[in-house]
Amino acid sequence: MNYSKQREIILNTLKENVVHPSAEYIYNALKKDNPKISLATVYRNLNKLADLGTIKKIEGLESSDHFDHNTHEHNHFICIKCGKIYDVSAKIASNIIENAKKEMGFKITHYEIALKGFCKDCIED
Amino acid sequence: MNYSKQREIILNTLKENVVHPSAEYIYNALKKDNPKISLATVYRNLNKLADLGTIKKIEGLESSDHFDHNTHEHNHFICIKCGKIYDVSAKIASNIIENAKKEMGFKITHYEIALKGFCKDCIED
DNA sequence: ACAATAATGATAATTGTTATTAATTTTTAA
DNA sequence: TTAAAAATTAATAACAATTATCATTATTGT
Repeated sequence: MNYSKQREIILNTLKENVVHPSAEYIYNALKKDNPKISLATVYRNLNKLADLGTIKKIEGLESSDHFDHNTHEHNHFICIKCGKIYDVSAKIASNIIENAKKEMGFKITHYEIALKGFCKDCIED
Repeated sequence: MNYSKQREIILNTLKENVVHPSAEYIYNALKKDNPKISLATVYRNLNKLADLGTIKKIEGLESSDHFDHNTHEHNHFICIKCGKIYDVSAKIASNIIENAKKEMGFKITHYEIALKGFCKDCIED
């Protein structure tokens, strides 16, 4: 990967930010001093830096929402190969909310846990 | 909320499905017997049923991805009022992967935990 | 049965993101 | 250093998932 001034600026902007900005946010923050920068460049470099492990991408489950008729508390496992979503019992994370409440002063109403990896069907391949 | 045949069909299709389908998937499954149904109706009703708590919407963090220069293992708290994302130490879920491995035969490579609720700034309001 | 209300179907609009491409930068290496 | 080769950019088109619009149709209470 070659050097680029834009990538450096993008990374600095990300580091100077206390929040966890979106690509759009970074783009807007950058535009003031670098009016010529392109939104696509911001996306491209953030994704590249995330692939390298220099930064971390906080993403959702998948590109689209999914629906579940099981409304009991439980979690999900998503196969990164075939995309199938499996149920995982809530037990695996039974005390998450208590732990989190202890650590921070926030009022936690719910949470989402998504485990990712290879499901039984896809491990063998 | 008034009764609607479409909503009933949509809910049944969801229940008969072992997977956690997307709106698109349900739409396609329905179209065979109900060629006149609209994709918007599927979205509308799934969201409505999720609001009522009849079904559950499995969603990502937010509509857009966010980036984090902190690459250490940690989790996130998202304020459902102001939208800010906070870091939460990885300790709160220290044995999730071990528990999940015990329960299922899957190969877990990573996971995402998103706690949601009201942050300190928004609790008071 | 009928007026009032709610839901639908069709499609346009929106949003977040990625792909394309011609132009510009950066690197290589003579 | 400088010119060819390779990588990156800016601008924008394309795309996919979702929501909004609105005229038509279905449901409800009287």
